[in-house]
Amino acid sequence: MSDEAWSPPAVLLAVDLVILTLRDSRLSVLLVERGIEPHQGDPALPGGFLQHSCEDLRAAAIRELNEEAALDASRLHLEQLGTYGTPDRDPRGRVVSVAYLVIAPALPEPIAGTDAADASWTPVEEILSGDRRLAFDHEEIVTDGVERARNKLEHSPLATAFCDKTFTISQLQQVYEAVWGVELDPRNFYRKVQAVPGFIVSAGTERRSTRGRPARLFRAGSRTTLHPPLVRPDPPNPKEEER
Amino acid sequence: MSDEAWSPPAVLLAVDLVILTLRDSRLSVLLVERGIEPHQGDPALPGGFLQHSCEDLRAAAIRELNEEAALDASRLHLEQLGTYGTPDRDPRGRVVSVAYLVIAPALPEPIAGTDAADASWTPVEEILSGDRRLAFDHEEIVTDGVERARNKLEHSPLATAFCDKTFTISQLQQVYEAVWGVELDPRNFYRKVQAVPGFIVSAGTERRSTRGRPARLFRAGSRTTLHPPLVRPDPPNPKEEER
DNA sequence: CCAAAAGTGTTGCAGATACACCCATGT
DNA sequence: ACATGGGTGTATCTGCAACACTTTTGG
Repeated sequence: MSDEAWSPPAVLLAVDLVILTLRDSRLSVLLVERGIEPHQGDPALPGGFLQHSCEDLRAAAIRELNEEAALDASRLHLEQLGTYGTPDRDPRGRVVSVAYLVIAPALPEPIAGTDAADASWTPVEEILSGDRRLAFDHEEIVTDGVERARNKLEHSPLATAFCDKTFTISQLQQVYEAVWGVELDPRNFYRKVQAVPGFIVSAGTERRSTRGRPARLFRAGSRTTLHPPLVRPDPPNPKEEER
Repeated sequence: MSDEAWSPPAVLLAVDLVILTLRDSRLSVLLVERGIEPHQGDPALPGGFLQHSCEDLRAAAIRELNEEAALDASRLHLEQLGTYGTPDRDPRGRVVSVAYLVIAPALPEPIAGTDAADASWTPVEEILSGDRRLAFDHEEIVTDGVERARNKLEHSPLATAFCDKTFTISQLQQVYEAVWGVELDPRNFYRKVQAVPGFIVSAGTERRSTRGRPARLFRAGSRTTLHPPLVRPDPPNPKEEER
């Protein structure tokens, strides 16, 4: 089982980014058009290889965020999503990819920027439904990222990462509605989020002008876990099963 | 930013295992004593390098499970936990490690087996409290694994992976009590788990003999998510915080 | 004044806790 | 008989969904 002189095989390590945001009330992910083979011309997640052999994984994710999406990592939520290493996932050879999940507030327009003038926001629904195919195993990675985001809304203040530094409660509600794909009662939502200590904190007495009564502004609080959680309503039919 | 002839750096890829089980009502993790430098003689997680450059990650985890722990992967719960790639985590050079979480039912004794006659179960409390130091960043990996297990008990049937193929409800309760470190009311627990469709299904009318009334036996059901969830009681003081 | 959005009060129901109680077996 | 653990019934508590209602703004 163990040879005398054996040395472990090396692999190429890549970092891919699932960058989620809200664009006109729809959960969207940033895609870039691949400029080179393989999968040239296909939409794919932003990402790339480790730059040098001692680059930290998270640092590499932050670097790609700047290069490919022209986004500033400080201010954004960034967490490791998972590692994808099926042997045949890249035709060039053995490439193992560490995926990161990034949550960004709504931004002006695509992204005037650097490497990726071809970057574009795509509603995740198009990908989850299979209408739009991505390069490599990136569809699976997006699916996992969306799933992670949906679950974390319940137990963490992740939703605030979709908002600007200050936000109204109804803006926060729109995040939950878009990510979960449900409708919520604004009156109950209003009290529910305020009942969670440390979730949101009042941000002065400022007001923004729309039609109707002006709303109070809030900032994200310091809490990292939500007690009690914001429970997601059962969507369809949780029928009785085997016992 | 992009050189003409540049090729991405290769790294060494390892797989580490956090194998959790219950031993006399305590949540425990399998550790092996390192036989070689670095950290020779220190306790560490079972694991090792990818064997050949096209070995699948999950397959490598299963192989290590056999070699180092003499455990049969079919029958055990195994899921990816996370990837640890701090540049200086291994003094031999750049090693990135993909950690897997394994849940095993209580087993006879340490592990008569192969490579690892020196394998031993250690209560996780000794590690979380900092009393026992592990090689590399393995303390962090164990912490993350325990955290993952604690959270998944609420929303998935993970607890059944700690039990034998058939089990009584009070055995299942002991899993929750040991992993969460709380006490639960057996009568309410009894009905709560039965109220979740597809969580556990009755396994014949068999009975096991102890003192007291014999209990019914159950098997794990087909459900992968629990509706409603088994909520963990608040442990300490969720005091009011900033608003 | 009216429409629209923010914010408050109240009620009824569902699920959970706490605990009294009954059941089946070993010694 | 009685100790021990399995299992059931039920009163009470609590949180939440539902929705009527008030407040504050723009047009």
